[in-house]
Amino acid sequence: MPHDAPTGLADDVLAWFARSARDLPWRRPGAGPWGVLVSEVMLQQTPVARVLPAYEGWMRRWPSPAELAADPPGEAVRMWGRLGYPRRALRLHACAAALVERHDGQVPDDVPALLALPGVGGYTAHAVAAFAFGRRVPVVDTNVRRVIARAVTGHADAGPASTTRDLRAAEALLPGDAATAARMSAALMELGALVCTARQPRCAACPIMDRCAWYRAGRPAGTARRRTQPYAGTDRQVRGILLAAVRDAEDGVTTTELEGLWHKGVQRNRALHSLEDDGLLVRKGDQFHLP
DNA sequence: GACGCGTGGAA
DNA sequence: TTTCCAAGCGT
Repeated sequence: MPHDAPTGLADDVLAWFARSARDLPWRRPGAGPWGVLVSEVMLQQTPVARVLPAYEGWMRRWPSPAELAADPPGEAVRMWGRLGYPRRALRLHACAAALVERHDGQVPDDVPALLALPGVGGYTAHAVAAFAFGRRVPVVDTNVRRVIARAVTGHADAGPASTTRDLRAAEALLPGDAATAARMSAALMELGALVCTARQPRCAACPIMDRCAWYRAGRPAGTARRRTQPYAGTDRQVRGILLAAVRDAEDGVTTTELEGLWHKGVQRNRALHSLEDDGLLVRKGDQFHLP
């Protein structure tokens, strides 16, 4: 190709990715499908910086699904630490068990089989299929939705998620070659994470600034943010406090000790029951411990 | 489609 | 200080 030949959006994004991509452990060749799957679950709603050390520790302890499945689920919850949304740890453990039972301890390479696994939804199934196996499937996360909203649609922010529409829009950006398509998905996510960010997009550093519908329109403001849901004082916070106490204890924690951590009895009990319902806590006598 | 579900860093 | 938000999933 002549050096001055016109390039497409995909070429520009891929070229930018080639020089700007972060060196993340789950992107290295040796990560393997299990590593990719573990990273994707950890990255669900949790920033990369916080996932990095957790991922390393997890993979060192459980290099394969079979090794994780052989340990009690509570060990997964403990290892999860403060990543947040600890039900993900439980689901990842259940996922490992399902891999052993249904897939000979291997991560399947097709979307329907991935979707059937605990903790694996549309995003993660497509991400594993694309990044671990080079499948040509669109990978749509919040970054990709934002990049498409701006560059293609010309809006400041992505609207509500719409699976069918989002997948179709992302698919339209993918090159025909499967391996290149997978790289394109990673590149779009990286662009959203590093340049086309939610709060202060760095348009001057964007490889497709001159093609971006939103930029060309003068970066019109988006609609007002929805009210953020409160956290302090919610059951969610109480669950976090109570589970952290059990997680960080050697053995169990007595109900008396838990009373000291959250004084409102009705709410404390509601949180404890919901943690039991989720399988994150087990009650034995007057003690709570991990499953 | 709306909601519940953690945590902590940055602006 | 408060608010925003970070590679979603399951119900």
